[in-house]
Amino acid sequence: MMNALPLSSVQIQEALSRLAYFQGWRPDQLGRIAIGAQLLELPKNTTLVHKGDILSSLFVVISGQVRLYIPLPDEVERVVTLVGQGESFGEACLVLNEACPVQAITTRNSHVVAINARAYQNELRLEPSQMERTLNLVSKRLLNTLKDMEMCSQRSSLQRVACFLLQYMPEPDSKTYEILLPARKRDIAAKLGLSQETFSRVLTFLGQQGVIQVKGGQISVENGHMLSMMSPTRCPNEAEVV
Amino acid sequence: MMNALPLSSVQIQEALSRLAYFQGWRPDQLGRIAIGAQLLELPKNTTLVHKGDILSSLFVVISGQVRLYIPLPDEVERVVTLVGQGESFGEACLVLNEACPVQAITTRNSHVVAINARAYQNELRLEPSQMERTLNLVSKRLLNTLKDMEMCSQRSSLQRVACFLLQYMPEPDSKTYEILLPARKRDIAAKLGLSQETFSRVLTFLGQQGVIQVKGGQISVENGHMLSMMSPTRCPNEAEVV
DNA sequence: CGCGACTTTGAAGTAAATCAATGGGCGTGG
DNA sequence: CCACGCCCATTGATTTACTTCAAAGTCGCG
Repeated sequence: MMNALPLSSVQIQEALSRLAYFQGWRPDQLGRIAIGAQLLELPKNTTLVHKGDILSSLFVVISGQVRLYIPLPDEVERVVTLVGQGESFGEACLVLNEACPVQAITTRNSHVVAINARAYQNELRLEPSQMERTLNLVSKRLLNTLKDMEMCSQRSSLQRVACFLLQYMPEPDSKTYEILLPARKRDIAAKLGLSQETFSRVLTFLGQQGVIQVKGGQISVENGHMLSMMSPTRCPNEAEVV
Repeated sequence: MMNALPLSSVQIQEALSRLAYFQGWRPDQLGRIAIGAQLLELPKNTTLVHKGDILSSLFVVISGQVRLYIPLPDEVERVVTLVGQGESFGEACLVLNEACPVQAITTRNSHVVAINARAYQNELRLEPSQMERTLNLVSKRLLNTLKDMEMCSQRSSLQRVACFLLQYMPEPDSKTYEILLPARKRDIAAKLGLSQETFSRVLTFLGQQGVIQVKGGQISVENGHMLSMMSPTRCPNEAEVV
């Protein structure tokens, strides 16, 4: 099912060097990383990692997309992230050598580079600048996860969806803008902690209100201000109580 | 309201050197960190950081406790973490120089060291080993946050509470063990994404079932196995569908 | 002993999940 | 090129678990 393309480590190195993820790495570093790295060709719906696995690789998505999620009862999922082209996952687990807290599966036919965990760990230790990059990356991921948490903590489905749509606002207070949903609506819903039915209903409602316009996975926000009104992203207005 | 104790940087350094957080730091490093560091004496319910602030310090809790939370409408909170004695917060924000995604407030009279952001950042850059420690720390925090997310994604309140109680299990499959709740029940509830009423009702229910026994903030788990049954912490049982 | 903060308990209302069936888009194959 | 089938989204009807509101009860502390 999952297929390792038969590339020499030189070819892999060549491929890696073109990835944004590896910009700033020296050839000798890339060379060491490339050894034991594999370029995987994965059909849609291939499970890359099971929840609880100890990772033996770092994964970088070359093409396609990988969905990270927490499995819940009754085939229900809680989507954590959609890992797109040029993005990676697994750093935190590898650093700590801990079990992976999520399941990873391709959402479509994809190409993924699997980098040997040891090689990666060694390289980090050898090169402080990569350590720093990784710290930045993991920090970003933590902050993103907190943003998601905030989104999911909104009580009403309307607020959650508004929050979600506002994330894509290109600049503060834009009136109108376009969004191309990065995945199936059911997966977006699962990221918002909603059922796909509820998500659909909210989109319909927002459409009726003239706040957005929906054409498949293409959403155009017609009234960004209205959206902001709906999402009580609470800013600092606290009276210090004595 | 918040009070900086008038300590010399030598005294601060002395204090820092006794913290677990700074074990492994050399005296010269501590010395540099101590300059511009402050030991704060904070009454209960003192806000240390507002959501959206750019942090000018790293915070280490010496005594007491700090609650990190996302403010929601109607004075409702979503608790992210309870930072206890010897723990810290702010690393990820400082590394990225980004706005703080949470509000920080003391849950009781506390002592907190505020370490100058610049000093901290410089020290990280100077010393790869500290960079590595920080990477480990932030990674742990990311994984913890994902664990919380998993807990909160459980559909029923019963499952969420079971999940929560199971976290404190000292070793896998313990039958009985004791828990001292680290905060007010309302804050625990807010961490589970539940109202305090629901949390209370679930605890009562579990008490009636003989699964736990509750005495104030002291909970003794009588039947860990039952708890596990209730929490569908889904493990890998997936048939690869063709 | 009495006050304030926190929790518990009860009753009612509601939003979202669930169940079920229809509808639309797209690729495959005839 | 059309037709079928599959996957995904939508829509409707129903149920239920949780929030909310309100009030009483506990605990610790001055």
